[in-house]
Amino acid sequence: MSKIILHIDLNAFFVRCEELLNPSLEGKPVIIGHSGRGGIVSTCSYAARKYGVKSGMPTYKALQLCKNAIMIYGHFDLYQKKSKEFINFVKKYSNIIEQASIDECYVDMTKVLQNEKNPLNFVKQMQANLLKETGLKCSIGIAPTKFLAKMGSDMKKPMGITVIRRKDVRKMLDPLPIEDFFGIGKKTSPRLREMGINTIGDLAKLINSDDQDIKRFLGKFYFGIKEWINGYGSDTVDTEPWDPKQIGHSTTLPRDAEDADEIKIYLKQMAEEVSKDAKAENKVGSSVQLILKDNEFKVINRSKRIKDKTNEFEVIYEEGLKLLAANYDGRPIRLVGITLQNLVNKDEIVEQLSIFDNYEEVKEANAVRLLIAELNRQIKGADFKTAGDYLREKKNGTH
DNA sequence: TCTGGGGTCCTAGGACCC
DNA sequence: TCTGGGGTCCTAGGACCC
Repeated sequence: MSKIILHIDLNAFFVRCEELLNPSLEGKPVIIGHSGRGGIVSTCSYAARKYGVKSGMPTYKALQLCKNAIMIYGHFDLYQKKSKEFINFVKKYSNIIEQASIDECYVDMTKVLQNEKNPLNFVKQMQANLLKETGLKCSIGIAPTKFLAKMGSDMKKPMGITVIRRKDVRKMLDPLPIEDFFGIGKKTSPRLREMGINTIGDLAKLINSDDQDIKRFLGKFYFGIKEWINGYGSDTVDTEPWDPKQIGHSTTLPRDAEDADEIKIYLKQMAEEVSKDAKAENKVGSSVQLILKDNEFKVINRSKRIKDKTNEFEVIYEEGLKLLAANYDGRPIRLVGITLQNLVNKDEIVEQLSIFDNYEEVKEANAVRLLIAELNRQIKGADFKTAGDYLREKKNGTH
């Protein structure tokens, strides 16, 4: 039996939070974003959108389009708090919930809605209750898969509800421009258009006719897209809480830096932030990545495995400095960032074999352990019984 | 027009081991 | 001494999303 998956997307979420803080903003053209160097629009109110302002647009451009716009830098703590309210609200209906970002989630409502006489009305009531209880507005997609629910929530904004049944997939998806397909972005869509694929329907026709060119072009994505576009694919709402795999910070410099000393100032600040956040999350990482973006927007990523998992500022910064020294060629740098990768929970680290001083020795000891086991099987009376014995003897010069 | 900062996942080549 | 093939880890880069 098909599941009933909801995708709930909060409308102009950051702006809505600001309106709740300051009701006089309601109905006005509000822009959330940084106005500094390279500042872009994070999100904006529907009134601002009427002037052509869009997410991702440079703020100076947005202010040209909409001269009386109200610029707000943004209160991120407030957004986090309202986001939690949103999730807690949804949990009252179903515990099978997956938070996809700060302002959207998937919910498995199969059990709740399967015996409901009028499920659409039920969801409408849910939407109204969210507004009443939290002040937040949302759009909802209802479908048998996560992909279709996501596509649905995007179709009517604000305060829309869109049902996509599997039998309606062709009718509802095919007319949409190819850019609307979740997962096809600004690099892939122009190439698809070059191939004569302008709508989701064009893509579906090619895929379902077993066209080999499109199969080759899409690579591994082909099989997933084939399911999605025909109304199949994942309907499993992942209830695991978010568990970061990397924590990073980056910043665009007030002006391009042209020497390593200047870069180090920002690198240090970013490393401090990373350490602070990693400690707050109780995470330690075993790889440090340096990110530099030059004045031509070329991004250079350099990462290095480190010996011991850490979240200490000194170690992170030190590794960043090493990567900088090894890779910086003196060109003007626009952005500096550092990321701690391969994160694990601090308490989950298996205690290191403390008698070994470093990783090489651990590796060597493991190899030796296997050898000893084999020797013990074959010969009686071996000189040493464990890898530790071997290393100790080696250190003492007796081996 | 001129492009932030936070992430995730995928690919591909080379090193290394068996 | 030269050889194959498979698996895993590391690293760099790219696409995408909000």
